[in-house]
Amino acid sequence: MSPRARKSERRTDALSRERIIDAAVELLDAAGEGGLTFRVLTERLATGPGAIYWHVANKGELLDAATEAVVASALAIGPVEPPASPQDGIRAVALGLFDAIDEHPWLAAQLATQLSRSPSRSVTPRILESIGRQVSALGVPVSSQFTAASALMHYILGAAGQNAVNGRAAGPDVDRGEFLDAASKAWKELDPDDYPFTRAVADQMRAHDDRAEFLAGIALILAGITTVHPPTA
Amino acid sequence: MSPRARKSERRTDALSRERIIDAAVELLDAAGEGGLTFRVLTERLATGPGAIYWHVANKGELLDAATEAVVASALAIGPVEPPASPQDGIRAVALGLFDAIDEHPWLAAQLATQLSRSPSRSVTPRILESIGRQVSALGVPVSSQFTAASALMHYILGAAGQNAVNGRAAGPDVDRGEFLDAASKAWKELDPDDYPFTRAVADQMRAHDDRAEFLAGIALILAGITTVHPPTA
DNA sequence: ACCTGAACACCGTTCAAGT
DNA sequence: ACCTGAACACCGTTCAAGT
Repeated sequence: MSPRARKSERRTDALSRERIIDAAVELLDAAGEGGLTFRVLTERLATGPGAIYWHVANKGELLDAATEAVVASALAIGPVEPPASPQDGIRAVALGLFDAIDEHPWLAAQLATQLSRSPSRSVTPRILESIGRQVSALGVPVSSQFTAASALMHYILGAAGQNAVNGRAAGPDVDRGEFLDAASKAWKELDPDDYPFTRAVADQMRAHDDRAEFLAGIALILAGITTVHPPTA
Repeated sequence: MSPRARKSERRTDALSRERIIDAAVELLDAAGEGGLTFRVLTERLATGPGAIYWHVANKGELLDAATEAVVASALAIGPVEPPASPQDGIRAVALGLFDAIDEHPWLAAQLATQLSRSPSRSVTPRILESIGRQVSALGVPVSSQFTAASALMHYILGAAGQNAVNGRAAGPDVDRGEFLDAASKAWKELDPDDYPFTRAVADQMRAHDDRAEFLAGIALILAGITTVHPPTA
């Protein structure tokens, strides 16, 4: 019963890097990047700023750590059991990231900007690895694997990022349907001479299903990969 | 010679929304998003903050305006003469944005985050229009044009954004070659069990040419589009 | 109509001091 | 080793006042 004897018990109220990161993710989820503040973080954790700086170098590192934690858990979901096909594997990875960004919209800016800010501790290798293994299994020649995997990764980050914006468009209180209606309407009111295409697809934009559209883009790239690099089976 | 008589002359020292935006772009180019401050902006323009707020609602609007200005000029370069083929047109648009983000790295985060923040005044339609026209010329059926154009746009934004990070990685004083060397080295030191793919492509990553790699991704997507939607010629 | 500049609330970060 | 909390420099924004 001495303090030393129950070393393995959790001191639930102790501050730790992990608890700080968890709280940071919560704040980011609740109010976006602007919602993560050392003031509210200290309040939430019932400490002073100095305590946080003991565990974390600065706000940038905290954001990186939060990003890494969320991405890691997003990519850990799929690979528990091997996919039926490389294509399925790629779709699983893609949807994992898509859903993560949908749940944590602040991830979009984070991934677009901080990615590989520093070579190590970056989240890029983790994503590239998950995609690359499937690309390799697809039979793409080694010399083209980096290109193919990168293309998929860039599409995923670009698309999911875009979607995060559509999701929480102008604050959490704006309905998604209303937002798409407004956007579609705005597109239709563009100058016919300058924007013939955009006006023409305004209806498709309003009617589209995010996930399906996202997967259709993946399918397009997969078709390109297998066309340029036909399986040698 | 009365003030009214030379109404058409430029008062070069007068403040205007345009001059503010120009100065903002300069500051962003010089020091990234952190470099754009109302303090240094007022100093540069020799005014007070109130003067700027007279022309611009807030910092967000200023960032949007800067983004719009840069994107507009980037997309205006290509379409002067019609491209030899739709594929060439798509490559021109893609490279225009790629180069713009390369020149103005802060654009990456801006495009990833602010894109279509508000339906109107957004820069999305401008990009989608430029791509969509070429997709339409490619013979893609109307019902799939939005999907194809979106896929291209998402890839372009994702890839160019990633590239912006690689370009100015850890500050302007870090050499690009050094950075790639360090990243490649770090990739090779990853755990062999967890990162077989990333380790295997570390050399390709270091050796790759950004523009060529970017265009190879475009080629992959174009191949996918023409495979899924073969021209009816 | 357009600009000035002091003032406000808030931010990330530091650091001497405690335990 | 870990935490406290006052303090610092800086930020975006406002607004009464000038012209």
